Amino acid sequence: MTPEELSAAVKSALIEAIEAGELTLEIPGEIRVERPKSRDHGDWATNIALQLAKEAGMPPRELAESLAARLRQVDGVSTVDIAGPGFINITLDAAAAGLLAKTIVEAGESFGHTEVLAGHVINLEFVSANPTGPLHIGHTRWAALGDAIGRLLRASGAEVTNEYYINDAGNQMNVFANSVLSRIHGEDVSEGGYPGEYVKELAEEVLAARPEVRDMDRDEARPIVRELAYQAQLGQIKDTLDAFGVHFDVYFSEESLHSGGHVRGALETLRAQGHIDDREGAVWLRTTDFGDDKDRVLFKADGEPTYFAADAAYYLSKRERGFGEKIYLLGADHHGYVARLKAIAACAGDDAEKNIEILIGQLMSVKGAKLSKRAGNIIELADLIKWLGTDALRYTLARYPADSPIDVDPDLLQSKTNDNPVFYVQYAHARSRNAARNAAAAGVDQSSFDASLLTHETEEELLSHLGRFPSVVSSAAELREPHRVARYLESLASAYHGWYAACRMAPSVAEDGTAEPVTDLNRTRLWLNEATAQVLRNGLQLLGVSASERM
RNA sequence: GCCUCCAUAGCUCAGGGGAUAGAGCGUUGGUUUCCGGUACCAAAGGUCGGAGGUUCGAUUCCUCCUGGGGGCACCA
Repeated sequence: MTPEELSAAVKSALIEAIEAGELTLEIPGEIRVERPKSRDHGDWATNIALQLAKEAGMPPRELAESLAARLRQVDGVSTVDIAGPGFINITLDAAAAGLLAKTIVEAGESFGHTEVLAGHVINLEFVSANPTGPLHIGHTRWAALGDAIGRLLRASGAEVTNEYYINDAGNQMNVFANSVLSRIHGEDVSEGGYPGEYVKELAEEVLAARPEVRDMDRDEARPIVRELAYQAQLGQIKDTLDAFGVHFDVYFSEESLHSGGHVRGALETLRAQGHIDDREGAVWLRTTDFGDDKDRVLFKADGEPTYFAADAAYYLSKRERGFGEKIYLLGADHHGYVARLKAIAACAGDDAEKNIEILIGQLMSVKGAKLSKRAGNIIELADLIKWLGTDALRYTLARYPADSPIDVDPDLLQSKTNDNPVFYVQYAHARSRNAARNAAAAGVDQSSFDASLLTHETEEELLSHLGRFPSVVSSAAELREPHRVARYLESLASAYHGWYAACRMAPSVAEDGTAEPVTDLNRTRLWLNEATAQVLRNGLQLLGVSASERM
């Protein structure tokens, strides 16, 4: 029996009690059953009676008793107790609890997937690094978290587009092109340009493709150089993201907003909505109507659009493309943008609470990381991946909430002991594969399954952890908090190691070398082993971390 | 000045209004001659920064204070 089924049973009990006239109240949309902290409190517990006592106008314990009496009749429920102020503690039959192992193995990769976010069409924008240089440490955290959030949302039934906004417009691209041009001519990059060594590499790439640009007039060469260097740099960014296991469905060009007339179009749309002021020669969006601390300029007095104008046009584009929810993942250095982005949504006629969501992530650092001379004294993501590996990096970034600053310890990430969480979890999986190989060699197969045999304390513990997985995934998706999955995997790994230490899966071998016969207990435990491995794999997959057969 | 995030065990950190606040490390003491000891079990260790408030109940929600991180543009 899964917690979801139990939750449904509690709901039915509630409905029956209402129909029997024992109480009057509205049925809550969601009834949660949770795993109690103490095992003395049963397998699962719910505080529903405490929550509803006021509305029902009856003491919580009395309400709890009314529900408990019905729950005791449910198939698979062993005991139901009322505790403390009105908690309902439920213990399942060993067989009902153990059946979960089979359920998981049969569900395979889809175990943990739900439909809690079905119908949500989400645009998830993250990274969006400027295409004028390589990805660096500042992009790393959101690359890992954003990709994991996308996976969580999809696993929960949402339709998600991972999107990367390319800032390929504006003066910075000319500065970039000039820097490459300087390198093409063997000159130093002028003040304010891009000084990194990688610009030399880009210059070489450009020259290899179009040697003639060296001899062209610079004004003539600039657009060609700009385009080629831009394509080369964007290609490198995509390669790095690929190595990091991060996938984008759409790379959206800022330039296309300008050339396609969408920036001007956005102005007209917003003007029609009545939120535009013309003052001091400039065109302003009255964002203060919606909580921003000052109005924002869309078009400067010289007639040029601001970056903010493109932001507005981009938001409208997302809206027109049918995304009900637009999620932005921004670094803490961009938190000043929150109010104005929300104001754009409100000016466009959207609900700033529901249609736009802006997540702010704190910065990260890595102890002892070397600055890249190539990229101009920043720490490159590509270097971090080579140094620490995608798995260690992604897992570490995924295990902390985005709003806590982190300082990654490279020594820890490379250690192969308990204190390295990524190792601990991956080792649990590798150990399960090894155990399965040994079991197979000993003749243990999955030809029979008897859930009632899974009675050991550590088996009950392991099963209850396994049962939590779907709700961990769905709540992580709803809260946009992948770290819940990582923390869960650590507790699951711990329960697995505990079980492994206490319960043998392969038959024992006597002193004279003869093996005990294979029993149904051996076979059933193999199912449990496989179920755990499946959940570990599914969880790691959501974080973009691999699960290997051996370590 | 304004905005924002944070403050929980010696350290690094979890903790979506509920029961005795948890994990790893570190410390102390243990563990099955057999599936990987790269593991497991146990003990010690807390005024949840401070003060109010909401609530049957607050580490959790609200306000203020203290201490720390980050941020304020007709830049991109």
